Formats: sequence, structure tokens, C-alpha cells
Amino acid sequence: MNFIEDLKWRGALNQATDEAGLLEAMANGKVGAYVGVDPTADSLHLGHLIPFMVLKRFQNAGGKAVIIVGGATGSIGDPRPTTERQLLTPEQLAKNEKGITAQVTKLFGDNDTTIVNNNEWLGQLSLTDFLRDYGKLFSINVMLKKDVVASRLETGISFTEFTYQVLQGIDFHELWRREDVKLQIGGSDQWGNITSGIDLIHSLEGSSAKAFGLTIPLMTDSTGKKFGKSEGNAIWLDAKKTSPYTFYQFWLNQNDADVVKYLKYFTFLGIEEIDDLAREVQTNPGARLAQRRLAQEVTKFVHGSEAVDEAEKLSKALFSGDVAELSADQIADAFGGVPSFDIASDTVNIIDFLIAGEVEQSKRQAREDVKNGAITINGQKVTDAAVEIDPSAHYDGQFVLVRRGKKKYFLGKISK
RNA sequence: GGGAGUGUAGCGAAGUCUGGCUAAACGCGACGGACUGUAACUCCGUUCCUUCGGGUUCGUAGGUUCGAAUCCUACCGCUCCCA
Repeated sequence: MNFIEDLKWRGALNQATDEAGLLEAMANGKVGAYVGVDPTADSLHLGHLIPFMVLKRFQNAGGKAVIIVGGATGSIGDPRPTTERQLLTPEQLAKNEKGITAQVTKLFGDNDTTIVNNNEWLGQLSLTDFLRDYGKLFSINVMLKKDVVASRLETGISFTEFTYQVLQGIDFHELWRREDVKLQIGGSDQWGNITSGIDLIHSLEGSSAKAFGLTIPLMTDSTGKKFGKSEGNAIWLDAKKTSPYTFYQFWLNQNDADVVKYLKYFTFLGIEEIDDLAREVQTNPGARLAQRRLAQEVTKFVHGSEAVDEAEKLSKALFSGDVAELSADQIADAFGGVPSFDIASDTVNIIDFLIAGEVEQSKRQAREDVKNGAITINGQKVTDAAVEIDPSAHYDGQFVLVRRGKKKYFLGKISK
């Protein structure tokens, strides 16, 4: 299968400008493809993984991966369909750029990868140069027709955000010129920005210049919800924000209706192996082999093999044994990935304890959960809100293991 | 600058005319429980805080009233129309 056929089979292709032309360009020598990320937060999340998976496949197909960390575009803000964005402070931007650059470096490695910050060229561009060199080539009439802009004409859009598509167009041209990037990859909402770039390249380099665009379908689960959230929270790629254990569990808990789709999309497994796993989902869904494989593969890609081992060790400890039987050493060894808090060794009321450990947000909620039997301390269910607990009663006086609900764990560390 | 709207709990959205029965309908989300495969679906409960007596809320600040999300005044934000 060629690059495009593979994407189609994986359900990763929404729209492409010229499939045949792209394949031809790829066949005629090493070319680059790029994905841009704006540093809106200090870490990437699962949503970012969507275009990156395609870029990685492009790299694996013999291309060069180029990633723009959008220091300049991030300071402007890609228009959302609903409301104007809040501008980030320069300090926040700098911090975000640093975090994201480090993560991207980890994901793509050194071979056939280039990471650049568009501040390099956009940051130097003077207003008059911008207007003379680029502004003349953009038609307001065309810009107004782009979906995002059109949807914002009712509610209002600032000149700043309106200009965003021009900046992204300049990015594509810049990479086309200096890195031999022929393809831009993005989510389906990026189509307008991508074609802006292609049009700009054609204006500046002639209509025969090779430049292509490719978008990815909006990723949703079988119930139509946007992919990548767990209990309303984003799943981050930063191990400090979302532990590898939680990351692993996110994938392990995917339902049968979605797992094959995600295997195709988020792993590098081949067609035979995925077909085998799909058959397992049909014949023996309870074993959840497909989910497990998915969790292993994606966790390995993002956090590495060791993190997979850790996550599986922890999962095993939490779900297949009696946690009360574990030794203090085993707890220390396995539970590194669980949210933890420090606690004094003095006896405290269960409700106050849960609040102190940030297991619960309010006493009201804490009482409710205790009453409903949702709270387990060191493997022992606690249903009386008046109970006093002694943090140093178990695990050699070092830890208190708290469970809320079926599978949310928290580890209290006794401070000496 | 002129005019018309609008601002309610995490989000959406009733309630405002006809003040008290409203800590505020309903939907979504979230949280907990049952079922199960650490699923999905479905079902049940909870969803401002609380020392469980009560306390503090409906853009903000005042006012009227025994009593205000509901009436009045000013201010702030957002939307649309006119100039």
C-alpha cells in the first residue's frame, strides 16, 4: 500500500488536494510534510496526536517530518468558530513553546525531522513588508469565504484573528522554500488555512509549483463525542499532567465499537495484525485483547516501553489483587503513577482526610461518596462519615491508599 | 453617536409581564451506585456551601418592599440595527 492507500484504509483521510500529484512528488525524491502546532498550552494533548500520527506515517513512508511550533501564530490565535481567543502573555507563550518543543522532539526523534519556530520568520517581518510582500496576494473576498471566518461574521471577529490564515500561508511557503516541504497536514478545520498556503505558494512561485494539502476526519467515538477527553479532562502527553498509567487506562477502557478504529489510526500495526485483533473483538470481547494492545502501542509511542511496563504493573496491582495484602515496598514500587498527597500521621476524620488529600472537592461531596460506599481506604470500604482514620495503620506507616469510585486511586504519603 | 435586545448554577436553557409556593424547571455534562468485561448500552441517586441549625446566590452597585432572579436607578459586558 502506498501512503495514500494506507491512510484511506486507516480512516485517516478526509480531503486531499491532489493525491496523484502528491504520490508522484514523493516518488521523485525525499520531500517534506509539515504539521503546525500553536503553543496554546504547555503540553500537547491527544488531539494533537491526530495530525502527528499521519505525519509520522509520512516519515515512515520515506518523507521528512517538519513541525512548526507556532510561537508567532500562537501569539495571534487561530480563530475558533465561536468566540475570540484570549491572547497569551509572552511569558506563557515562551513556557508553552518550550514544553511543546521538547515533546515533539521526543515523539519524532532526530532522523528526518525538523522542528522550527515560526517566530524565526514571522517575528522579524515588518508591517510594511508584510503588507507589500504578502498582503497584496490575498483577496479579502476569498478570505471572507473561509468557513471559520464566515461563521464568525455574525458574532464578530477581530482583525488580528482574521489575519491568521495569512500567517499560516506564509509558514507553508517558507517551509516550501527552505525545507522542501510539499505537503501540509491538519485536522479538517484546517482546510481553509492549508489552501491559503497553497494559493500563496502558487502566487509567489508560479502555478506549477508543487504544493499539497491533506486533512484528517474529525475524530469522534461511537457515540459521536469528540475524541480525547476522559471524564471531561484532556489527556495530556506530558507525564506530569496525565500519568502514563492514566494514559494507558484511557486506551484500555475504549469500547468495542471504537477500538478497531483507534488501532488503525493510533498504532503502526499492520493490516493482518489489526484484522486478527478485530476478530478477537467479535469472538471474545471480554478478553479485551484489542484494547490491551491499543493501550500498549500508544503508551509505548508516547511514553516508551518502560512506561508500558509500569502501567501494566500498576494496573495489575490495582485490579487483580487485594491491595491490602501488598507490602510497603510494593506500594512504593507500583504506585508512582497515582496522584499522591502528603499527610501527617495523626488520626483524622475521614471527611477531613479526603478534603486534605484533594480526593474530594467539598465536604458535601465527600459525605455523599462515603455514604454511598464509594470510598475505600487501604482496601477497606468506609461508609461511616464519623470514622477516624489512622494514616499510619498500614504499609509500615508509610502510605494510605485511597480509592474513590471503582477505579480512581490516590496515594497518601505520611510525612515524618 | 442613536435605537433594539441580552447577561440565570460547569454548559445550554426556563423563570422576569402577573414580587412570596424558587437554592431556582428541564436538557447536557460531571460525580456516585446497580449491571458488566477495569467495556458499551440501560437503570437509579447526587450535582452552591455547610459545624446540617443554617449560610451565600440569578452581570455589578444601589434603591423600593414585610419580602426581589422577578419592580426602579446607575454602571459594566455582549449581540443586532441605524449613523
